[in-house]
Amino acid sequence: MPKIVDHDQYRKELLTKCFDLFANKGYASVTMRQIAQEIGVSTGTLYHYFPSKQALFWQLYDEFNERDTASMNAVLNNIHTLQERITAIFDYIAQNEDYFFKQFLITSDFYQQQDRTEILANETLKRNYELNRDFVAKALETDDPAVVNFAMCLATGIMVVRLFEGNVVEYDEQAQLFHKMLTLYLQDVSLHESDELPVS
Amino acid sequence: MPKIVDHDQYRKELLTKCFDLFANKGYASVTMRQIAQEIGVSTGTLYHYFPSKQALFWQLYDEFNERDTASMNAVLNNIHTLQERITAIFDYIAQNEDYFFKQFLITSDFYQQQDRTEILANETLKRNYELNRDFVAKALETDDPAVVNFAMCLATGIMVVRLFEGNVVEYDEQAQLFHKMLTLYLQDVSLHESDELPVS
Amino acid sequence: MPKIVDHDQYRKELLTKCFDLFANKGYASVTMRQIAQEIGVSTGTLYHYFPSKQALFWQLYDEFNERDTASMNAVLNNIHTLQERITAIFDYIAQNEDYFFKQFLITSDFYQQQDRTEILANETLKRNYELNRDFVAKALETDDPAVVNFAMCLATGIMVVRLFEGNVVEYDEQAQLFHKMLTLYLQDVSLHESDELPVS
Amino acid sequence: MPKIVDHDQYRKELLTKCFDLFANKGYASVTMRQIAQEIGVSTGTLYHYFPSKQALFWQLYDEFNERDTASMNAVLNNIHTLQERITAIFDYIAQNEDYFFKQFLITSDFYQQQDRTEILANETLKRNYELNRDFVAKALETDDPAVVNFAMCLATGIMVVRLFEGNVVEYDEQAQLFHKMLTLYLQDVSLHESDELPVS
DNA sequence: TATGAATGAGAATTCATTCAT
DNA sequence: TATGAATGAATTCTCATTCAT
Repeated sequence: MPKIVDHDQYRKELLTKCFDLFANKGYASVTMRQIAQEIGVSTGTLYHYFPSKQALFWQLYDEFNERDTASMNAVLNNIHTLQERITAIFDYIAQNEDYFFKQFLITSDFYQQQDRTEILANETLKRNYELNRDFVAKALETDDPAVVNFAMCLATGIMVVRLFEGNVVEYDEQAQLFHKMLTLYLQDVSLHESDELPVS
Repeated sequence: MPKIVDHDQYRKELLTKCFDLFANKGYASVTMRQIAQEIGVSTGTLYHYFPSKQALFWQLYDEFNERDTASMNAVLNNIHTLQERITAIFDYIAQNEDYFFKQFLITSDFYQQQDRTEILANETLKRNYELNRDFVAKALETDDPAVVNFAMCLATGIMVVRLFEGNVVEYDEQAQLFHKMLTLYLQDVSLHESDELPVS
Repeated sequence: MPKIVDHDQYRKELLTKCFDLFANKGYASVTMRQIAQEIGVSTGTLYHYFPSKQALFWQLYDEFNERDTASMNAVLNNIHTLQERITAIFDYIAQNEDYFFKQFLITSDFYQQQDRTEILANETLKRNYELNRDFVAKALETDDPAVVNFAMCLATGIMVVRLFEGNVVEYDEQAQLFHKMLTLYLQDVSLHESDELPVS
Repeated sequence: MPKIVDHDQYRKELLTKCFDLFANKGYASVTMRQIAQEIGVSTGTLYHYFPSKQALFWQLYDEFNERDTASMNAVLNNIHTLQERITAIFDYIAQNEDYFFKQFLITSDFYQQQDRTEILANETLKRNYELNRDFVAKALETDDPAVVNFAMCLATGIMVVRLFEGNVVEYDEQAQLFHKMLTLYLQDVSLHESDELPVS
C-alpha cells in the first residue's frame, strides 16, 4: 500500500482537529481559513474533503455524537451497587466536563443553523438521546421512563449551570442527594406497588 | 428643539423588538441590516442608539435578565402548600417555555462572544443566578443550598432537554416526581435531624 | 438692537474655529459632526450657516487667504535697510510658522478637491499670490520679477522643507545667506547695467 | 501547487499602478474599490496583497521614495562645470515635474495620516532627505550645509509654487539666477577665506 | 434660529468558495 | 491530491444631509 491514504480516515482526523475551534468561537465566527490553519492544511485541501462549511460542521456534529456512546458503556463495568453506579455516571461527566461543555456549545450552534422542526427530526440526535437514555436506565436499574428522564435532566442541568455560572454546583454533592432521594423514592414505590399490584 | 424622543425609552423598545431575531438566528448570523429592517428603522438609526453590534447584544442581554426577575416574583403569591408551589414554578416555566428557549440560546451565544473567565466574572449573570436561587429557595421553603441547586439544575435540565430533543420529557410529570422525592427526602432529613441534633 | 446677531459676522467666527481642524486632519477626514462639536453648535446649526461641507471648506479657504495680506503689510513699516527688510520677512514667517503650515496643508487639500485647471483659474488664489509678490517686491526694492520669484520660492521652500523634515533648515541662516547673495548680485548687476545701459 | 505568482514582485507592480490615483485624489478620497478597479483586480485580491488601506498607502510611499534616489544619481554623470550641473538638476525636476507634483501631494497626504512627531521620526523620510542633500552637495561641489539647504529649499519652493500657482516661475530662469548668485557668493567667500584663514 | 433624530448610500473589510497550477 | 491566489457579495459601520420640532 504505497501511497494509498484512507480518505475517510483522514477526513475524520481533520474533523477531530477542528472540534475545539467550533466549540470556542461558534460556527459563524470561525472562518474556513482559520480552520485550515488550525489543522494545518490549505483552504483548497479543506474543500477537497468537505464540500462546504455547513457540511463540515454537520459531519463534525454527527461524528462526535457517535463517538460518545462507546466510551460511556465502559464506565459501568463491574460496578454493582446503585450508589456506585450513580457516582460513576456523575464522575464520568465531571471528568469529561470540558468535553461536554464543548459538545453542548456545538449543539447549541447547530441548533441555530436550522429551524426547530428539522432539529427535532434529526436522526443522529434522536438515536443519541435514546442511547443515553438506555445507558441511564441500565445504570439506575429501572425502566420507569419518568425516573430515567429525571436523572438525565438533572445531569444535563448540572452541566449547563456549571457552564454558565461556574462552580456553583458540585457533581458529587448532587450525586449523593440524588441517590438519597432516589433510594427513598424507590422504596416508597415498591411499598405501594405491593399494595396496588393486585388491582392493576 | 429636535424631534422629541425619550432616547432611553426608545432604546429599550428597540431592544425588545430584536430579542426574537437573536434567539432564532444567533448573534453572528444576524446582520445589523436585518435587525434594522425587523424593527423598522434604518441602519443609521440603529447606530444612533447602539454604538456597535456587540453593545446592542450586551444591552439586550442585560435588559432581559433584568425583566425576568421582576415577573418571576409574582408567581408565588398566595400559594401555600409545597406541592402547589413546585407545580407553580414548573407551570411558569412551561407556559413561558418559548421565552426561556430564546433567552437560553441568547445566553449560549453571549457565552461564545467572550472567554470563559470574563463570563464567570460577569456581574449581571451572577446576580441573576442568585435571584433565581433565592426565588427557588423561597418556593421550596428550604435553605439547604444542595436542595436549591438540585431543583434549579433539574428545571434547567428539563428545559434544555426539551429544547434539543422535543417533548421527550414533561414538566408536570417531572414536577410530581420531584415533589414526591423531595417530600420523602425532607421527611427523612427531619427524622434524622431530631436523632442527631437534639442539642440545636 | 435687541436680538439682532450679525449673521455674516457669526459665520466668520465659525470659520475661524474650524481652521485648525481642517489643517490637522484634512478635508475628507473631518466630519461635519466633528466640526459642529469643535465649534460648539449642532449639525443643524452648521448647515444653517453653510449649505454644504464643500462650501464651508471653500469659504474657509477664501477667508484665510484674505486675512493674511492685511497683517503682512504691517511688517515692513519703518524698516529701511535691505538686510533688515529681508530679516523682517523671514522672521515674520518664522514667528507664524505654525499658521503657515496649517494654511499650506489646507491649500494642499483644496488642491485635491478639484482638478488642476480650476485651481489655476481660482481668483482668490491668484490675487493672493500677486499680493504676496508685490509685498516681496516692495521689501526687496526691486521690480525684477525673476528676483522676486526667487525670494518667494526660497521662502516657500524653507517653510515646506521644515514642515516635512523638521528643523533641518533655519530661517535666519538662510536669510543671511540670501541677503549676502542678493547684495553681491545686485552690485554685479548695477555694475554691468552702467555698461549696457547706453546700448538699450 | 497554487497559481504561480511572485507575491512580492506582483505587490510592487500593484503599487506602481495606484500611484497616480492617490496623487490625483488624495488618500481619503480614494476608495479601495476605485483602486481595485483602476489596477484591474478585485477588492479581495487587493486585500490579499495589502492588509489595509493605510498599509497600502505607506508601502506606496516607501516604494517611491526608494525609487527616486536611484534614478536621480544617473543625472550628474559626465557633467563637469557648475553651471551645467545646476542646469542639469533643474532640468531634471522640470522634466519630471508631473511626477514630483504627485509625489509631493502624496507626501502631504501622508502627513495628515499621522501626527507630526511620528512624521518627523519616520526613517524613510529622513533617509530620503539626506540622500537628496548628498546629491545636491555633490552637484554643487560644496559641503557648506547652508548652501546645500538653500539650493534644496529653492528647488522645492519653485516646484511647490508652480504646483499651486501655475507657470508663474520658470526653472531655467531661476537656475541661471541661482548660478549667478552662487558663483558670486563662492568667489566672495574664497576671497575672504584667503584673508581670514591663511593658517588652514 | 437651533436642535439632534433619522436617513441610506457608500466606505473598509471579510470570507466562503472557485480554480489554475 | 494539494495549494493559495482570486473573486465579489455581504458585513459592519460612517457620514453628509434632511427635517420635524
